[in-house]
Amino acid sequence: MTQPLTPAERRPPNHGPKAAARNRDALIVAAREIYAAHGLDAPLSAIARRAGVGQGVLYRHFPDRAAVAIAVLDENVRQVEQAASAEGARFPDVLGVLTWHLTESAAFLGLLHADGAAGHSEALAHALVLSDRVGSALRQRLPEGHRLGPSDDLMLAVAMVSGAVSGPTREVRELRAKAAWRLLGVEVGPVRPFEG
Amino acid sequence: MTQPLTPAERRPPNHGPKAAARNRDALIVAAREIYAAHGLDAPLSAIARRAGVGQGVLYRHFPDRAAVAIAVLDENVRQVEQAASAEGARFPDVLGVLTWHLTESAAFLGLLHADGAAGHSEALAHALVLSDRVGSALRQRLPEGHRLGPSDDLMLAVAMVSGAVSGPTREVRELRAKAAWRLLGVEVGPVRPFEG
Amino acid sequence: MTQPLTPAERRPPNHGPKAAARNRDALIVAAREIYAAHGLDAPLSAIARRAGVGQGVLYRHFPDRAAVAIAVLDENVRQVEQAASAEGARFPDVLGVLTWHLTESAAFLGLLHADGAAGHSEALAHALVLSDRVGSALRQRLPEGHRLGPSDDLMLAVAMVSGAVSGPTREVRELRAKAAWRLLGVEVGPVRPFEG
Amino acid sequence: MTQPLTPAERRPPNHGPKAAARNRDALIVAAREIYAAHGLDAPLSAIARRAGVGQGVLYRHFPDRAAVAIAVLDENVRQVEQAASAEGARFPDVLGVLTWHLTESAAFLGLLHADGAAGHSEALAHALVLSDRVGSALRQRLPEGHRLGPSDDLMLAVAMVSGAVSGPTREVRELRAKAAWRLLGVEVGPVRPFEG
DNA sequence: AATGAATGAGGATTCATTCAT
DNA sequence: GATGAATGAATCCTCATTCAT
Repeated sequence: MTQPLTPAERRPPNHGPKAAARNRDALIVAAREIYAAHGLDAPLSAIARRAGVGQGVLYRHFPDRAAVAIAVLDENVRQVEQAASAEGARFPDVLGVLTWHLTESAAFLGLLHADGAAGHSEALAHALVLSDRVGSALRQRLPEGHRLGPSDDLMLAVAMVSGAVSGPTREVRELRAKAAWRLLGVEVGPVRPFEG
Repeated sequence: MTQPLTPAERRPPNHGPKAAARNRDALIVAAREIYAAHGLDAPLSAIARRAGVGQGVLYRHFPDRAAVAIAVLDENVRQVEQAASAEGARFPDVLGVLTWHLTESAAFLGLLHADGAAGHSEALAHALVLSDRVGSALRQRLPEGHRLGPSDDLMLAVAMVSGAVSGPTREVRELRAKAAWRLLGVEVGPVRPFEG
Repeated sequence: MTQPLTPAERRPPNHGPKAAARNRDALIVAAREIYAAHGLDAPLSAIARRAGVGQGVLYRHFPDRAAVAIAVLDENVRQVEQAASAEGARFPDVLGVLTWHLTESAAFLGLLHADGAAGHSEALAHALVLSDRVGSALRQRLPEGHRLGPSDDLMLAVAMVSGAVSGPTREVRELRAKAAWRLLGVEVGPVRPFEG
Repeated sequence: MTQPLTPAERRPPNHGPKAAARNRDALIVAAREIYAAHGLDAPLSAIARRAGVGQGVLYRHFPDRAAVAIAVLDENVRQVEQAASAEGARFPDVLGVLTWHLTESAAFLGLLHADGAAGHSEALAHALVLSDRVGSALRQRLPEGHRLGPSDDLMLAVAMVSGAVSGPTREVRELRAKAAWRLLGVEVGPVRPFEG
C-alpha cells in the first residue's frame, strides 16, 4: 500500500536469524540439484545462486566444499537409517532405499571413492563416519547367516554396486544397480526413497 | 600486431623433432603418475612439467584433456588385449592383468564412469570403444558356461570391481579387488601387469 | 575438489560494494586510454590494471571483450546525442562533437568497421544500435536540403571521415578530420567534447 | 608404446633452392587469403600451413609479421602502378583498380591505418613507401585542375574511401566505395583488378 | 545475519619464434 | 634450404574466498 520509495541504498531484504535454518536447507537442496546436473566439481557460486542466497551464506554454513557435500550426504544417510528403523523393515527394503540414493545422487557415489583422492583429513573423517552409519543401519536388519554377513563384505558389496551405477538417466542407473545386486546374489526390495 | 616482447634470452634446449615420440611417451607416463597422485582433474600443466616438456608439446600431441586420459587408457587396454592373446592364457590370468590396471590407475577407473558425466561426445565415443575392446579381450578367453557368460554381466562385473577398488595404497586396493571378485564367485589369477 | 592453496596472506583492500559503480567507471576510463594507446586488441588485463581493479571485476561488469568496447562507445554516443539535444545546437556543432570523438578514440573508429570482421552477433547488433543512435542524433539537426540529406549519405560521410583520421597525435588526426570534411564540402563546428 | 611406424626417418621432400621463389609466392597468396578470411591478426602458422610450407620457411622469407603484410600489399601496389603505366590509362581507370584492391583486401585497408598504432618503425617506414608509391602512380594520371589536385587531397580521399569500405561481402564493399567516390565528386572507372 | 562485489591465484590455451635434423 | 617439433610467455577466464556494507 505504502511505497517507501527507496531513497538510495536499496538492499535486498534481510530476513534475520529466522532465515538461517531455511537458508541452510535451501543450500542443501540446491547443492543436490547442482551436483546431479554438473557433478561434484560444480562451482560453489552456482549452488548459492540456485539457493537464492549470497555466497557468504554458503560459507557461513559450510566451511569448505567438502562440508557441503557431506551435508547433502548426511540426509541420504539419515533416510537409510530411518528405513532401517522403520517398523517391520526387512533387509531388502533397506537396501532398496540405499540403492535409490545410489542411483539418484552423484554425491553419494563420491562418498565411497572419497578416500582415494587425498582431501582435508577432517572431511575424510566425516565421510568415514557417514559410511559407518550406513553400515550400521544395514547391519541392523541383516539376517543371520546372510551372504553379506562376514565382516567387510557388506560395505564392499555396496561399493561394488556403486561402481556399477553409471548411466545417462536415473532409470538406466537403476537397472544397472539391480543387475549388480542380482549378480551378487542379493535380494533387493523396491528401489525408492524412504518416506515415513 | 602486438608481438610478445621477444625475450630472446636463454632458451632451454630444444631437442628437435627426434624427441617427438619420446616426448609423447614421457607425457603418457607423466600423466599416469599425476593421475594416480591427484586424480583425473589434475592440471595439465603438472603433467607437462613432470614430463619435462613445455605446455605446447602437450597440446600438440593431445588436443584436449580427454585425449590425454584416453592415451593413458589405451595402453592399459592394450596390455589386457595382449594378455588375452598370449599363448595359453586362461581367463583368470586375463582378469588378473585387468585387475592390476584397475588398482594401478585412477584413469582406468574413470573409464567405466565416463558416460555418467556428459563430455565431448567424441571423447565419450572413444571411451566406449576402449570399453568394448576390454570386453572383447576378456570374452576371448571366457570359458563356455562361465558365470559371467550372459551378455552384459561381464562388463557389469568389471564395473563392480572397479567400484570396490579404492584405498590409500595399491596394496589395499588390490586386496579389495580380490575380495570383490571373490564375492562375485569369480576366480582371478595373479594380479600383475602383463609382460610378454 | 582441488582447492587453490589458500594463500590467506595479505589481501589488498576490498572497498566493498560501494565501489562497484566507481569501478565500472574507472574501467571505462581505463579502457579508453588503453585503447587509444594500444588499439582495440589490447589485453583486458591491462585495462583492469590501469583501472586499479582485479581482473574479476572487469569480467563481472563486462562479460566479454566486446562489451568493454561497447561501454566505451556508449558514452561517446551519449555525448553526441546530448550535443544534438542541446538548446540551439546547429548541425556543424554536433558534427564537431562527433569529430572530436573520432579523433580521440580508437575504439570509436572501430565501431564503423565492426561489421567487417565477423564477431559475436550480439556484440555486432549492439554496435549497429550505437551506429543508428549516432545517425539519429545527427539527423535531428540536419538542415533541410543539406548535402548529406539523401539516405545513407550521412553515415557514409562519417565513415569516410573516420577513414581519414589516423596519425600519431590527436592534433594531426584533428587536422585530417577537418580536411576530410572540407573535401566533402561539409561545414564543421569546433572540434571538442560536449560539455553541458 | 610407440610403434616402429616409419622404417627410417621419413621426412617430407626437400625441393631444394628451386622451390624458394615458389614458396615465397605461395606464402603471399596464402597470406592474402588468410587475411581476407581472418583479418590481419591471423596466426602466422595458419599462413604457413595454407601455403603448404613449414613455419621456418615463412621466417626465412619474412622477418616478422609486418613483412608478410607488406609483401602482400606490395603486389597490390604494383598492380596500381601497372594500371597507371598502361597505355592510354585514364585517371578513373587507375582509381578503379585501386578501389578494387581496397574492397578486396583487408590488408590493403590496414596500410592506411598503419601509423596509428605504433609498430616497428622499419615496417612503418616501409608502409609509408608503399603509400607514396600509390600516390605517385595516381598522380601520374591526375588531370590538370582535378578536384584532388591540391597537395594531400589525393591520399586523403583514398583514406576516406577506405574508411567507407566495410561490409560483409565484396559486393557490398564495392557499392560503398563507389558511393564514397560519388560523394567526393570524383569519377571512378570500372572496379576491377589490373590485367595486362 | 545476509548480500554480493572485489580480489587474484590458477589453470587452459594460443602462438611467435627458435632450432635440431 | 626445408621441416615442423619444442618452448614458454602472454592472455583469457574461472572461481574460491574475503569483506565492506
